[in-house]
Amino acid sequence: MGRPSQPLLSRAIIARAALELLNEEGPDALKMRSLADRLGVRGASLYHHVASKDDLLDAASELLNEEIDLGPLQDPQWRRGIAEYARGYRRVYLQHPHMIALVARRRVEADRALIGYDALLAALVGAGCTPAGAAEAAAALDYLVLGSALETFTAGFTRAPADYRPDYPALADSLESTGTRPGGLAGLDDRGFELGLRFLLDGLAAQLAQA
Amino acid sequence: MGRPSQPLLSRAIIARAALELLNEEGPDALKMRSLADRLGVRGASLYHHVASKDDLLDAASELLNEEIDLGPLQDPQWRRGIAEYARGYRRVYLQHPHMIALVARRRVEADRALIGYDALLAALVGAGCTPAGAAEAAAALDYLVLGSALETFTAGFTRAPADYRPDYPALADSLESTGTRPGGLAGLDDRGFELGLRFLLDGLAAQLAQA
DNA sequence: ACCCCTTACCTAACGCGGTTAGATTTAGTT
DNA sequence: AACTAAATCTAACCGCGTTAGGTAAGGGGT
Repeated sequence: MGRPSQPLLSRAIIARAALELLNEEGPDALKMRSLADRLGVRGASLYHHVASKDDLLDAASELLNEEIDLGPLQDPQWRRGIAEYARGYRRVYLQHPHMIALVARRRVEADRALIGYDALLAALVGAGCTPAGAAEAAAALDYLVLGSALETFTAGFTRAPADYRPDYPALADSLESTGTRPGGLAGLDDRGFELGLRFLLDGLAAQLAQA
Repeated sequence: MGRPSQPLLSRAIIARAALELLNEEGPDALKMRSLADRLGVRGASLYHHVASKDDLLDAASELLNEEIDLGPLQDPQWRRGIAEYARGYRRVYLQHPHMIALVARRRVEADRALIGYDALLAALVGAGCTPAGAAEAAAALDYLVLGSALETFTAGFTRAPADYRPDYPALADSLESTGTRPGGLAGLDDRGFELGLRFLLDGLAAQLAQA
């Protein structure tokens, strides 16, 4: 078997399949050979389109960056725009939570990622921030979004709330009481993020108002 | 060569060495054999003290958890206490930034981690939060801390600020202007975290005042 | 004091997974 | 029509996590 009449692979096709595999079977299942299987191809063939597994992760990361909707940042109401942008940003990573750990701590070189930061900073400056203040606010927002998508606070607590009571009473109280909220325990991550987002925007608004 | 007169290894010794190796040479350099080299031992010997590389990471994570100072949470001034706790928490992970990606998305079973959450929640309830409200605030705080320790916003931008200007003007403005701040570009991560922390505590204080 | 079992190291080697080399067939270009 | 480049293949290398089994030192029971 030699070259196929129709190409079977491309960098984007491979990256997309990698994201699917990652979501369905987790990071340990993301092997070059398994990925090739899923694409009906042999492992070595992937290397005609990606330089390495690391490069493959870069490609997947680029796909994710492209999914983030920058539109809200054009909203003339800066507060609403930034909130919607942050939610969309978070939503993309929540749908591919394993990617955060795989991609974090890399250089930001992808054009699309830089465009995103540029748009966010421009929106903040438009809202009245100084350029340096905008950088700080953007950093804080980034931390909140990525932290909340990475950690899924809730998922760490696997036992029934009451099981924690003997040794960790305050934790048990909080988990039990959280269970009665809309969304329940599973919604805690969302509500925690929304709380942080609201406070962040409140703080920003107050800072801008007094200036 | 058989059993040594004095034991050379222990779970804690291995975990500590793993943290050092991780810091000095990065995650890819953390190999069982390299780790053994550093300890003057052969790779297989490690398995008498840790069940697997994964278990080793758990052990290292436990060490980090123990380094987090819970003392500030006893501060009668809740705001100062929580801020100091959050800074200390972040400082620990900043000193071992690679651990975040390695350890995130695991179950929280370590006793010490549960004690930490319990203490934080108790402090928030002590400040006046409802148990469910405390959980949300704790989640938001956690996201900010881990996000800021994970991401090091700044480190992503490796080019000179001016190089970004043609395509990303707002980014270039912010980076240049940031360079003139105390701490400069390198301090942006700290200032972003402090900004988020301040706004979060402000929001919490406002919420408690009106209740 | 001796024996024996356990402990903590060793050497050797397996197997999986990322990666490379080189063959083969088709596409595109002159 | 011939030649080069491209896209897949098969085969194999090598590094790393892990396991099997050997060996010497500790330490408890008689």
